[in-house]
Amino acid sequence: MTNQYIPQIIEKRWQDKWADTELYRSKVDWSKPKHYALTMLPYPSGDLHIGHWFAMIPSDARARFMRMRGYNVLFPMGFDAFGLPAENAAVQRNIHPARWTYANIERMRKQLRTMGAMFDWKREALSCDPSYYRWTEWFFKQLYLHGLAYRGEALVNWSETLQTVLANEQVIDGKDERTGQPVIQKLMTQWFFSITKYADELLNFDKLDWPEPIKIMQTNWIGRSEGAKVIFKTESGDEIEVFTTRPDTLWGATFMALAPEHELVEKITSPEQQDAVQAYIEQAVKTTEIERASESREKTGIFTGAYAINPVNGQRIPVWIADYVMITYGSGAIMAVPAHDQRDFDFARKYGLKIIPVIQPEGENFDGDTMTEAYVGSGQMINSAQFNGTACSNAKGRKNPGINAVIDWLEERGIGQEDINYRMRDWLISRQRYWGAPIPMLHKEDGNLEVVSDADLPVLLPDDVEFMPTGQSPLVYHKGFLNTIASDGSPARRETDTMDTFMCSSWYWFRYLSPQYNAAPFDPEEAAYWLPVDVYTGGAEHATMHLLYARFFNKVMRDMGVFDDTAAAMKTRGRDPDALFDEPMLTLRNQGQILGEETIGHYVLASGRWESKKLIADKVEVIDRSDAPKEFDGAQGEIMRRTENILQVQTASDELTTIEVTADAQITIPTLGESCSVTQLQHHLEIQRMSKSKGNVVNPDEFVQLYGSDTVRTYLMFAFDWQKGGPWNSQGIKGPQRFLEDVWSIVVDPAKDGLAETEAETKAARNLRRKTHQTIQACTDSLETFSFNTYIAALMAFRNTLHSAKRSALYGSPAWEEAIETMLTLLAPAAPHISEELWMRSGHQYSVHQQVWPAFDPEIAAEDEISVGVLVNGKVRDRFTAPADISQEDAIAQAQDLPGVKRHIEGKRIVKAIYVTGRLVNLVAK
RNA sequence: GCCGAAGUGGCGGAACUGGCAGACGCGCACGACUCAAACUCGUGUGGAGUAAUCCGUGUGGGUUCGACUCCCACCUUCGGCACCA
Repeated sequence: MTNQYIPQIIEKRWQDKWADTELYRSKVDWSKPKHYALTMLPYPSGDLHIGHWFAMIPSDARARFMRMRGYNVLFPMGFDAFGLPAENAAVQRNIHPARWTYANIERMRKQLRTMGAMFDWKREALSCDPSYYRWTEWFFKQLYLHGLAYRGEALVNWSETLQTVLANEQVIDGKDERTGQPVIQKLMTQWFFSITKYADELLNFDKLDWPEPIKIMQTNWIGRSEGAKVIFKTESGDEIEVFTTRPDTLWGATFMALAPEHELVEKITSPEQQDAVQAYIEQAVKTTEIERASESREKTGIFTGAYAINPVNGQRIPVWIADYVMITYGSGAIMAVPAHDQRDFDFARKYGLKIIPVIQPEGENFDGDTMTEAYVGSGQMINSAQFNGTACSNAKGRKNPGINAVIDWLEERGIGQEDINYRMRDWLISRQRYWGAPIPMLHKEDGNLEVVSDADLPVLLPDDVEFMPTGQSPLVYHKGFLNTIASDGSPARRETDTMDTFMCSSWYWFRYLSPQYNAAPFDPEEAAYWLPVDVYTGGAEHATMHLLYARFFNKVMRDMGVFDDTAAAMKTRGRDPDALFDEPMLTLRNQGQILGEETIGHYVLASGRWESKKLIADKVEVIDRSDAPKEFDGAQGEIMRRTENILQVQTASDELTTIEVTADAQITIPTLGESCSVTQLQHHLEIQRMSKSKGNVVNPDEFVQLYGSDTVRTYLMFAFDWQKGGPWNSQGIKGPQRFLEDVWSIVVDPAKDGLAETEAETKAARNLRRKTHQTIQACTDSLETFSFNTYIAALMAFRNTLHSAKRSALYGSPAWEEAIETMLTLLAPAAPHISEELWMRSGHQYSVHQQVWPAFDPEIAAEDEISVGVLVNGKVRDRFTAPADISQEDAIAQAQDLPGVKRHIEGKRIVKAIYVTGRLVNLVAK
């Protein structure tokens, strides 16, 4: 057994031992409290990158910490394996999506194992496996049978050229990124889930320990607004329903505006306006929703030629089409009140439409012709017939007296009624793609729909498919898949849409409970013990969609009775199931993103001939920046960008100079020698998200090979604020590397000149014990609050203490032994391999991971001497040490006696003296 | 554009509930070891100044005995915006 720390040897050995002894198998054990720790499952994109480690390692460390604190911990892993990239690979490289996906999963599994995480691989779940998507389909069916799945219309990115739907990420500047062909917004019939039915319940976060920003974002995403719906009739009798949050301003409605996609547009447009409207719609469909919703963008519209009657006063008002009205919100039509809505105001001014103020504060005298902006404040109703004089506050809905009165009146007259609208839309789950879970529906010849029977689930994706370069889903062409028969024997066509992958990831933590279970999505016996998820970790980029869908799904499952067996099983075990199925994950914490490393470009001296402002260089030399000559005949500076043989170099004057390197130029890079190629020149890389195309992806495997998994783990926890993330820096890893090597040598190497100390309570031993307990406290607090960097920092500081203690008489004393044992148990969650190895080497029983997290004693941790800073008028002037229990009077008296303080209070009067216990004295002198 | 967040030494970051800004580390400098380099060890390290001292947590204001922390306005960067996952 070597005394050298060689992570490459010990890590593999312990990983095997843990697997052999099933150290991380999580089994139901009702005698212990459970802890379900979940981290977002990865998409199998090909290689694990450092971002996956950053997400998973701290979660693993915390799961280990919980385990040491006596919990029976479940920490599973799987793959969210359906999705677009597999299909892109199929089109571009002619690989079947399944083959591509499973190969990636295999590779990533191996990489994941090198983490040394406590994943229980027996619980792995793959969303693209038929045994999994059988239940995804089953869930669809349940939602359908419970009236929560329906067909409706939604806008899609449509490529006329390819006759196919494009994902948002495939559309750049309104064009297909591959072909450059224009993309339009087209309405298409698709499947939806009625998430809006759960909107109000989703607004309730009472049971959740989730980050405040996430709750706010979800609340805003749902966007509940209270108001009224009112029916306007066109002169030809067509009804246009509008939703308004301001029924109190109905008398100020001077025009109506329909979304370009509104179904009435075609019908009500007058013959004279037909061509103009047609042309307008054609250009409007090219605009994305974000652009249309932008308030800074100039609003556009066109008159339909039709008029509607304002039901409250019989006024004849024009009906327009405007692109700031969204078909996806409300009814896709608005009543426009330019005097009191800025968007309507801008529109009215642009097109010369009437503006009638109907709310006016005390002391104002609004005139629609001269108003410069919409008035959105409180006031009294004017120009509103019998409502004139009614007060309108800033309150929303019924709480506003004006709105309240008007709604009552509308309801009495049957013109409108109170209504609530949500910004959130129903969940569109249809995807016109192959690589997703099939929607188990049949279209019968008579036009009716039929849901596939349970016995026929899952509807399998056919393997023998070919990807046409058109981009169309191959399911559409696959006769064997497409043609089937309905239950009555009549011919039927299968639904060719597949499901949104968010559907797969809306229930995966249930599948982890029993991935082989066949009778239901999950085994109620497992669920009764493990549910709900206690801690969920993942990126904040999932704030609204995934996390909202997950909550919705959980509530739907509850209401459909999917948890009934689980609740029954809980009861037989004496666990009260009440309210346990309202939310899927009780605690949520988000980590940030690891960005690419900033790299500095080569500093070059280039010489050749100038062509106006461009240098044609036949000689390029890379030099050290500090060796840069003051004057140089040519160009010098850092390479900021390089495209082929064109360099953009930042010169001393901070300008970019273009250098064209000739084909036969002599290029010298000191580390690589002479005659280098232009492609070996390194250019400056800014801090950006990692992506293959930018060439800034950090591969963790390299670092694991070089430093070992424990070092990479420790570094990732130490070097970043976990919630924030930040740019990767490969330099900083030296700190954690030295730290682990120090811990190793502290434990393994004999002390050079330490004396064995047996005497129990010398002052030095007391100090070491104090530090030991302070470290326990710091580590415990940090891990509880997900502050992984301060957890490691506390261990490093403890290392420093042990380092000097080792050279003192403390070495070998009981206090020393306690300290070492504590160090190894505290380190175990962060660096599981080295702590296991050292645990064994210091004569303990396998395994360190089955030890109890050390308890800290506040009395041992307490300082008996404190250092008090003394401030005069808020500025530090001196300090003194005192017993920790010094009284306020004594502290203030001592403070005034200090030489550094006297200097500053001389000739002044102390008007106030503040003592902050154990910290500082502030003297206010005048 | 809208919603959410962040901004602290050369760099990553720390700072309990408003209480001594810069813990812990990287880097750097000097010294020891070495023929030498690397490693390792020791010391120092926010900036300016010989010093007293002054300045300093994105910018500008405010509240307070005291502000990285609270309030107002602004700037920059990042995440999300419904078919990337």
